[in-house]
Amino acid sequence: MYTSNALKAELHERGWRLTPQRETILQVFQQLPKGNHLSAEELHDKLQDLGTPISLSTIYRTVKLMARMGILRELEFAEGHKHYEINQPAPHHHHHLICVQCNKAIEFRSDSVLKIGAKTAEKEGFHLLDCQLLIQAICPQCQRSIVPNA
Amino acid sequence: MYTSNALKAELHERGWRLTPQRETILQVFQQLPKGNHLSAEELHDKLQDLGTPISLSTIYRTVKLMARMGILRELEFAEGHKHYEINQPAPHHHHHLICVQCNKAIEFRSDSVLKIGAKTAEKEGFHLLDCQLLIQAICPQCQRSIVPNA
DNA sequence: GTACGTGCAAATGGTTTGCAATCGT
DNA sequence: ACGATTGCAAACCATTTGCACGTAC
Repeated sequence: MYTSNALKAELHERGWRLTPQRETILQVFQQLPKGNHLSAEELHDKLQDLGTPISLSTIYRTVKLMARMGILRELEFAEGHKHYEINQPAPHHHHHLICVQCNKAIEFRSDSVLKIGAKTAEKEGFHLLDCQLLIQAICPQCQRSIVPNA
Repeated sequence: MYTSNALKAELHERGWRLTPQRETILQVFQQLPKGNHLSAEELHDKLQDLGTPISLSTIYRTVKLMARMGILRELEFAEGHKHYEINQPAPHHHHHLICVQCNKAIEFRSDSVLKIGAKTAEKEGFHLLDCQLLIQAICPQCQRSIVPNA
């Protein structure tokens, strides 16, 4: 479990600061049920509800920062906005099968894919942050009903 | 090679039409050097240069349509805009290793990943369109110089 | 002839940014 | 005290959409 102190240390290492906002956002993601992910907008709403409102700008700045630090995963389906979730250590990374018509998403795991990702990054001297397989497909329900300009 | 006639047939199958614009856009993608991909904006410029201008709206509508038909692959790196390329038959699909700092991209292939993608889609009854492994990482050059709000 | 498709210009909507005030160190 | 960070509102920019005209069939 990634603690506030770890976050603080990592921020300091780079000359940055630990703020209540950053701490709160980290907590929200940690308490999120496994497999869940939030968009910036959803995180904003959730923080309202929790009684610790944080401005949208700060949310965008923070999730971007944490994604770059490798603390969050940035997920990009075909919906036009990004989702974020805690970046589990590699063995827990999961992948997505999504329907390009209705956006239905199915999560799955694959050790082989993770292994390939790790190996590829290593070979090129890159520091691995995240590794996601995105399968775009058409789900059974949508296979009979393609609409032109939806 | 996917011909104009094949496109025409597939469009008609769904009650749509083959227009000069759709035909031209297909040709441009087919003549694109292997591994290249274009954003909507880039395609727009290229069509200007070729002397067959097509409006941006039509371009957006067309690439979206073709991506849904499985003719184009929609690539989404972390740059904020999508890129498109011809959707090769499965064995030629490739994947991307990108640096989240400088956006440098490295392409690679992996039959195992494609196999896993195909199997997963099949198991769920989905009709596979595309399968991309996205590895987000930090390249050697950027590993020493992380900037906060770039 | 009848939808469908195109081009234009305007709207949309997620995300970013400038700036003054505030806060962490 | 200094520079990083926040919040607000305005700006951005890729993409979408309404509508009138044109065109594939």
